[in-house]
Amino acid sequence: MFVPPNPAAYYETVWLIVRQIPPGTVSTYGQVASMIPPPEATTPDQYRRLRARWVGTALRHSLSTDHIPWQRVINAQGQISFPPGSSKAQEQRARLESEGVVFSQAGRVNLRVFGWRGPAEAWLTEQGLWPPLAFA
DNA sequence: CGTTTGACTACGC
DNA sequence: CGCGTAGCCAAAC
Repeated sequence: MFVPPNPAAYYETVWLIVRQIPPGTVSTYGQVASMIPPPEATTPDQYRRLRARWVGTALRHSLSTDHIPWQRVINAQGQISFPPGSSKAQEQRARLESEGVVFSQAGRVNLRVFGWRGPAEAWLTEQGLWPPLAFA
């Protein structure tokens, strides 16, 4: 079972997963978190709540690195998590719209339509991740 | 080295 | 729907 030995490794795993998100689709912090198995046995739901913030932290650290489609990760409510009107929020929205993602008048993305289904089970297995969590 | 701050989420009203 | 709340924990201060 995959266990992040340290925060840096955890971030690497987050980036690895985020790079799998296809253009024109979006994922959520919680969904990404749910694909990274916890050391202890918790339910995917518990784990999502526990670690979603780590995903945000990992993406923040990725901004300087680039090469990572950070714009494709939004919150569970389908909204951009940067402060509305901030330059980062505008950049994220612009990037997503250029990929074909549509925002409602309220500034939300319909996850039923644009939500990423997740990576193939085989891919998760290859990465040493715990398949059951990703689809729970 | 203690305190505050987040790119979070589920839940109750 | 929107708003407040508790739980979280690495980072930043």
